[in-house]
Amino acid sequence: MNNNFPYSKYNFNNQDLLSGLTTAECDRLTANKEILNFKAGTQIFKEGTEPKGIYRVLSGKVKKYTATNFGTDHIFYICGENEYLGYHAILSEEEYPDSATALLDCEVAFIPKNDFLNVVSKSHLLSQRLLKNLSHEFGVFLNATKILARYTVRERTAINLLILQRKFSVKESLKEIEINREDLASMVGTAKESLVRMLKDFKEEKLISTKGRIIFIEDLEGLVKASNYK
Amino acid sequence: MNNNFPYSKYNFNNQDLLSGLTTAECDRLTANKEILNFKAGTQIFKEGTEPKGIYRVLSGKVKKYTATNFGTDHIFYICGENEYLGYHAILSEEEYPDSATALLDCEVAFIPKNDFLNVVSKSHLLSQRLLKNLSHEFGVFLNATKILARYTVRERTAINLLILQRKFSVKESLKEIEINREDLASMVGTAKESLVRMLKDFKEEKLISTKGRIIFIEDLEGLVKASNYK
DNA sequence: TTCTTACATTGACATTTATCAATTTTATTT
DNA sequence: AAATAAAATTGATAAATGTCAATGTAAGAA
Repeated sequence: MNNNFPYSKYNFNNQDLLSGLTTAECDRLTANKEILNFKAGTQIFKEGTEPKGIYRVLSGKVKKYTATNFGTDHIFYICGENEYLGYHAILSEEEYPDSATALLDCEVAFIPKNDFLNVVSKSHLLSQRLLKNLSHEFGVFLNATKILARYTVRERTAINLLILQRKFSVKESLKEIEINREDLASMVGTAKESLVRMLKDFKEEKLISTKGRIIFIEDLEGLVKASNYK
Repeated sequence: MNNNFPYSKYNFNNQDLLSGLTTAECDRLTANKEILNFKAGTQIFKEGTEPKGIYRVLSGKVKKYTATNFGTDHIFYICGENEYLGYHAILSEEEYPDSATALLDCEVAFIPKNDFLNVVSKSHLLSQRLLKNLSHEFGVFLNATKILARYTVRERTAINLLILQRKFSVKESLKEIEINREDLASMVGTAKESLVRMLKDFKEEKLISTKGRIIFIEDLEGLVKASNYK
């Protein structure tokens, strides 16, 4: 399970943003907290709308994506358990720059905007932690843009399989990924058919196998090699 | 000069990060400030090294980029006057995730790490402003990844010319860009020869003209159309 | 289960983009 | 200005990727 692929370069939240706050701060944060459930495929928030609060994923997976004006999406991140959604738009005082949709059934905690902003403005710990996290995200995005700008579809496919393997391995079987081909293609930044052909190549090279839409990672090191990461 | 291209989606610093501080805060920030000069082509800091402080561009242009392990760079941003460099790595407590090199001769103000961190930790205004700015940058990067993932070389070339036109228009002639083809290709995320061919197409379509390496924007609206932005 | 629908896969082909090797142009040095 | 070096451009071609249409397969509904 260990290998030399730098997962931290692909993860937004390495630490729990809201942990370690004082009881009073926690109380203020959670005073109006709501637990929400989203079925797979349901949109949580939509690009271009006004943010109402932040969300913490309690269980399930959420895809974050932006839409082009010509009908294709780009999925730039999959959020797993204990990751947060929607804080950027609130802090930047702008509309949501992206959309979020449940990839699997989700349980999510919702904290209204004002409760969040209130604690941010009063908690030194929280604002420092947000600064640290947002600055870390800068590096994650840099890495993402470099990969999109300079790596081939084959390399990007391998990279995304490695990321997903790690994302899905937390609570489930270590080596299986369930994602539809359209979404995976949208992460890689390619056409669905090109993605399917790349998976076929990887199958022939014994790097993966599939059963239905489920992808099994068979050779982690082989995928790392295919990703051209050093 | 006005058109409907959304430049703010491409700009990291929309406001001056350090303006409006109290005199005491300013004094503490600038206590050990140094003014540095970098000749075009000189590296200011290097990916993977430890950050020593932050930089403010007083004049000139700086390119920010990351390197792949196979020898190509990706230039993800050009910094102009009054923009800041290097604060991400300091706030994230990580190594520089990117490199910075003077694109034109530059004058730069350097503020040592500890002076910056000191004021950040004590100034509510500054930390709030940083939070706002870093969150805005999230949207800028989202836009960048979407464009790299989903737009063609032609579209990306048009987009980058529009960005550069705006970047270079602040103090200089409104419509000319001076950048070498390798760097422009690196921004677009394509090969130098492909970039040159795209410029040739744009010349034939009267969207631009060139004289030596200088590119003149002849038809801003035509470029917006070519960028496929809506 | 059977039907129905959505999704995954394949094939054929077009288009886009990259690569390598000249050649021409521009910038720099003497 | 002439010589030299660096950068830009072009041509020929290969390789990668996208598109459209068809077919196969799996999952959910009746």
